[in-house]
Amino acid sequence: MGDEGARVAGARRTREALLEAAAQVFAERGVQAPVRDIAGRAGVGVGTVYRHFPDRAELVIAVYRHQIDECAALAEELTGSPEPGQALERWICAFVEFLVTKHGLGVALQSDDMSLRSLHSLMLDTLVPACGRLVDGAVARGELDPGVTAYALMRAVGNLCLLGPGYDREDAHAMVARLLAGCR
Amino acid sequence: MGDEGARVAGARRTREALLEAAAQVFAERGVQAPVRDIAGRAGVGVGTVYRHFPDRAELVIAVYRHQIDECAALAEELTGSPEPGQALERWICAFVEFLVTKHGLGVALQSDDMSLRSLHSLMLDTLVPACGRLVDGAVARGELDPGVTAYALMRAVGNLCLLGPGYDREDAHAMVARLLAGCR
Amino acid sequence: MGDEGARVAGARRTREALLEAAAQVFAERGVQAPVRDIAGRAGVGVGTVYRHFPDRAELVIAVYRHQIDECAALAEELTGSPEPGQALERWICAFVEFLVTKHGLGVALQSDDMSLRSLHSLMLDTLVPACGRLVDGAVARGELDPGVTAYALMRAVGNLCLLGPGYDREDAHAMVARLLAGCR
Amino acid sequence: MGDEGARVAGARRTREALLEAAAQVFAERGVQAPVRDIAGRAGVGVGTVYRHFPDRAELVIAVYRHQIDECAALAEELTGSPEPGQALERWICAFVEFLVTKHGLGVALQSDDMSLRSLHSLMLDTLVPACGRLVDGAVARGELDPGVTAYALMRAVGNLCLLGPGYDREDAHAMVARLLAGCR
DNA sequence: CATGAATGAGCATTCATTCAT
DNA sequence: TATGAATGAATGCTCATTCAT
Repeated sequence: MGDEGARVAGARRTREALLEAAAQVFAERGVQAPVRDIAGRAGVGVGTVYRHFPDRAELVIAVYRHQIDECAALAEELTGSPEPGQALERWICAFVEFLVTKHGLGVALQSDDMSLRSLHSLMLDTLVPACGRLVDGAVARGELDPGVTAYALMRAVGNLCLLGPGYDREDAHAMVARLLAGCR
Repeated sequence: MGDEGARVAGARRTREALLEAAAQVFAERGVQAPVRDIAGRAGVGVGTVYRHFPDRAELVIAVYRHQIDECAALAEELTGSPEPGQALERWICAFVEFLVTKHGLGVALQSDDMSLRSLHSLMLDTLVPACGRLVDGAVARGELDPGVTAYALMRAVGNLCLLGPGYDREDAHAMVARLLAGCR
Repeated sequence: MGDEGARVAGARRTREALLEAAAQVFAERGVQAPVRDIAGRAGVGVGTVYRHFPDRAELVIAVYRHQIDECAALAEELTGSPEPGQALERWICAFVEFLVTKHGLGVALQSDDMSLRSLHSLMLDTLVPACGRLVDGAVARGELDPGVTAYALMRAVGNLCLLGPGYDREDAHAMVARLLAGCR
Repeated sequence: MGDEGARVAGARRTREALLEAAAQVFAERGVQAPVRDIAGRAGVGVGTVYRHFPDRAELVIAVYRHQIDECAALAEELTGSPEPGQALERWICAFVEFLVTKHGLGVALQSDDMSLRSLHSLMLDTLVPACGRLVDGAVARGELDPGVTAYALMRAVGNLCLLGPGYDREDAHAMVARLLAGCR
């Protein structure tokens, strides 16, 4: 049909509205926010959420995948830099920025909730290896303690990015910087 | 009546049983565990939980107060030590041990849940000042970066103690040690 | 337009695909199966199902009408047989086979669901009279208890064909045979 | 406490109200009726239903257990009768009366719904053995076809008791009688 | 004081049905 | 005519909280 495209376009628009709404709601009330709230924020019915994202995990992943991919890409870019230590530092800094901006991801990463297991997997599959290469490079140059693994490092950084009253983005950045300093 | 004392004693016993039960349940299933589970574990009815602890926050605080006080006492003990840097280190190490043992507290501290706000206050009122003296001592001796505040440090340490699959107690200790190293 | 015929032909094809799909799905998951499953099986959109069969009852009827008509035809054929008792027996046997094969019809017949009321009517209008003639023939020859009505008999047979764990097609056949024996 | 009994008594009353309500609702709208409807009919909140009957199966069983037990007792009573054939007949007749009165049980027995599996078990465990003894007795006296098993017989009888428009209690009794006649 | 029965709001999820394209 | 996206009512279930005994 000739109007096939229109319907698909409409669906894509809805999907995007949902992602937008979910990102906001996740940031405000956490990844466990009621589906209804997300639907409401997006101005759609609950059924629509389920049509696009059969389970919560898929929605969470979809919301963060973009930025996770960007992070991975940045790591790629920095890999092989002549200054591995600095490269790692810059990457971690970008990662922190990502985490504190899209707050809610931190909680999601920390949670051992079944429904968010796949977010862990996504991280493990894309970010950890990417970060791993930077870590390896820095270790090879003696600019990082060989006892530091990419996973534990990212996990720690992720935790340090859990904001709260009296502990804001600046604090997170500062603390992560100190952690890194201590990893040399 | 002459059995006034007996009643009071009974109530105290009940209260203690509740604290014991809550500590266990919090560790196993988190601070958000169903009230009924706690009541059941303590062998009392739900109503009794509400009588002793009108809201969840009070129970959470009561459960952790003992250990928080111990932590504060330890800090007191270490204050004025001839080796302020080492003293801080030892104290933080004990704090970490406390956090990873009573897991659930980490989440509680991080959560911005209204009902747990008072736990923050408790920390602010007892632990932060205690820790603050150690920090001040270390700073005075040039063994700690003056930019480090007791609150942010504890917060960061607390976050680093949020365990999960692939990130255990050992990792937490190691990362906290690195953070401290980076704070000098 | 000249393609009027083509459109009609296409619609007919769609309709047949739907009947085919519905028959399969009804057999597998019962007459209450989700509309979407049927549409999916037929490779069409849900809207198409509604266009062809505005309500579930019409679809159910359409699905079974063919076989119901065949049953009626067989009854016609057997009517006036020189052996009325045997004729009835053979017809009932064929009816049983139909019911246990297209399982789901049994439930449909039994259900007093509003939306399936018309299936009852269909039976009443076609099968009952057809069966009635066989019954009458047998009664006339003294080969059947005059107290047996075609409707009650068919209803009973229909019920005996509701299969389940531990009660299969063989059992249904056997029990129906015994019921018939008891009707002489 | 002295008022322990009062609370328990109240709970028992509620439980009975629930069983009463459930029996009515099951009869009117089937065993799959919404929990809310049952709660409403009993004049209690949904939570109360779940407190007393954690899952639907338990409610269904509780509703019918009394009568199932009575049926089993009757079978016991009739076992060893000097007229095994007649004994079986009388028992089946009582069983039919039970089924057509508590209509809804028929559907429940027929359904292969997971949540009702335990009702099957209950029948299998209590009624089938009880009926089996009567069947054995009748078979031993040559008053019943040895090919008839208690389970298949009960299943068939159960099916014959599924009433509907134009097929009432009388019809069920008559058809069961004929089935039994055919089993000799 | 203790009890636990009762309540009902809250959330997830499914699916029949409508309608713009 | 066909499509499938969107809708929302219906339903199951959990759990915090109250209160009569």
